[in-house]
Amino acid sequence: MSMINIGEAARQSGVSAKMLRHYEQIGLIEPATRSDSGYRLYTPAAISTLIFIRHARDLGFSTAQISDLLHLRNDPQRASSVVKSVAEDHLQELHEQQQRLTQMISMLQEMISQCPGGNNPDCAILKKIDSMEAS
Amino acid sequence: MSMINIGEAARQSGVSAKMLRHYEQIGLIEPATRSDSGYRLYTPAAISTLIFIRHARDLGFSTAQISDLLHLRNDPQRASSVVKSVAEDHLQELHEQQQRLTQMISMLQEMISQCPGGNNPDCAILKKIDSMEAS
DNA sequence: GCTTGACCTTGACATAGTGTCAAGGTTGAA
DNA sequence: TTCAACCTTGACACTATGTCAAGGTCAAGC
Repeated sequence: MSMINIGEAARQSGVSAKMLRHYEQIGLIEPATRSDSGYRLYTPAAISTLIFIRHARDLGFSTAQISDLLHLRNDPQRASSVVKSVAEDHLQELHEQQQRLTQMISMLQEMISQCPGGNNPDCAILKKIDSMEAS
Repeated sequence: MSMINIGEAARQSGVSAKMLRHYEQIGLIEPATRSDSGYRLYTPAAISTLIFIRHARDLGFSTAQISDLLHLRNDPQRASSVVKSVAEDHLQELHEQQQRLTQMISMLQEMISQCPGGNNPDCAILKKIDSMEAS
């Protein structure tokens, strides 16, 4: 059963060896079986799970949310509405982050546009930071 | 000279007492003078600096960037172009974050739209996470 | 059989920014 | 004097990840 050890698992899944150990330690994934000498061994199914984890991470899901998603993925009795609400909660968070970011960007852009640059010490950016109202 | 101690400084500046101690420890701000009993005492000028720090933080600047901005703020010989480039670098980072976020949001939105919800275990979100291409 | 290099193990420490908790000293007012 | 509210330092927590060190293992070549 083509078991592979941690370096190869890291390569195939795109999750670093360090994170494989870490995910095992925090209980996100099942402990890998070990060779006689104590090396971790990963099955093809475990690799699929790791790829799933990496993709979820790329979408910005937190470890806790990924844990929920993994349980749902393993549960043939799941209701897709539950998966959907995990995703919707996360989407909501991303929208909020986006709003904060957009706000920062527009404030910063305005400040930058008012600063002439050059050798003059007189700087609109510093003045605005001193006097700005928090959003 | 209306010196105030840490709780009041935290209230007036909007920076927590914890962070005041932390900023002092990492050298972001000058160590506060101390009362006979060892309490930190803050001058009005120090409060202005703290407010500046909080505003910069609200704009998402890192501690290192804030440190640069503080030095520039204190330097009457500064060239405003230097301030401007610190701000522009940060703006660039924010734009990159925004792109990543926008990408996540659009992927997530598409997944969510394809999941019917309800009790059916069949879920487009889980399938897409399994098979997606990283951006 | 021994050496060597690449790989694996665990554990500790680091990052950034903030919170919390504990054990103890200080201050001001009743 | 006592009590509450404040201050002190230090330690530990979080998230997600990297790095480093000291040591064991495996496979290949001599």
